[in-house]
Amino acid sequence: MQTGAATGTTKMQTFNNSLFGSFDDPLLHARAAQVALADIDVKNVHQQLTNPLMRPHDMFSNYFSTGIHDTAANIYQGLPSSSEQPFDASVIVPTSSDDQMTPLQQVMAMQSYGAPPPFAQYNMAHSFSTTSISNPTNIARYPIAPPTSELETDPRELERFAEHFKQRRIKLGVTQADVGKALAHLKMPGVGSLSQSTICRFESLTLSHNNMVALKPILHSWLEKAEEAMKQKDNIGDINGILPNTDKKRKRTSIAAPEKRLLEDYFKQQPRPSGERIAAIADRLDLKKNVVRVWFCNQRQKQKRDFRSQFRARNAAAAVMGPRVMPTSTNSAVKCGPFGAIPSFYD
DNA sequence: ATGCATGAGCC
DNA sequence: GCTCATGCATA
Repeated sequence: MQTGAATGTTKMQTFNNSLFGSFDDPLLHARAAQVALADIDVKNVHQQLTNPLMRPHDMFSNYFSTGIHDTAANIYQGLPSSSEQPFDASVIVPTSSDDQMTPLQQVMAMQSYGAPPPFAQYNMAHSFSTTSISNPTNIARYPIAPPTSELETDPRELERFAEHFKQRRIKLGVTQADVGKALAHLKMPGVGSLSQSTICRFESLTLSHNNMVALKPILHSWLEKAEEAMKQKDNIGDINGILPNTDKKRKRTSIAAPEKRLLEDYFKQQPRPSGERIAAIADRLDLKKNVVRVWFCNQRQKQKRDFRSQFRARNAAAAVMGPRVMPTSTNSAVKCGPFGAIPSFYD
């Protein structure tokens, strides 16, 4: 499936370098973010993140609850615009590994800058207008996710943006991997690099809702810069050295089809097996217990995405067929919220 | 694009 | 040991 665009150097690399390397020193940002994290009330932040309303059990069903979007992740909203910074489209290679914190954790280290501007038509010139940071009293208010505008968390909006983002990225000739690395060069506090996987999942809407909401402003910001850089693309920067890859690679377990089928059967019977049951299954399938445990974890994560996927498909179909009638009794997904059917859901 | 893995925070 | 965000490795 490797589309060739996913990793490594491509013919676009040289051009890409001019696009990506120009934002700032990622190491400095990582540092700053860490310091910021140390300074904040982590407990409170986490309470936001783990608000019972949006906790585990199911982001899907919880999605419809009110207020669940006021999570720490949402403080991405209204980030200061990076576009006002002089844009040096000269060089630098996307460096990686400057993250001690995950992006989401980094988000938690960020401050709120007040309500975000609307996201009209993806006019890149407006996304994070400086007006969003013009209120100094809002800075450093923490923890607080400003009441998020519905626009920012609207699944349909996220869906639209993801599609828009993907199309523009491709138009720009930029790979998912490069976008991920470039993020570290953005002038966004607490924002580090992301992997190709994550960019891919964002575009394909296979992240959780909260994750989508958190990442959207960041990717939007990058896109804004990339578009800008594209306009003044004359200086194709230098080629950066390829660093020797001396790290030992992680080995990935591969579960054979027969075993996988059995695991799926077990999963249908009991998606949350006890430790004992896991051990028994592991024993029977001749797999390590931990492998089985992780498989179930991942399967549950996957299932949530699949639920949303089905939900969306159903509503998409319903949309084509015109005004929907009352959901049938079998159409359970449609019934899971105060809003009834929402004709859209990412993933 | 996706399967398996890791680590943080929580219970 | 769970969820969730995220990454590495690979089909």
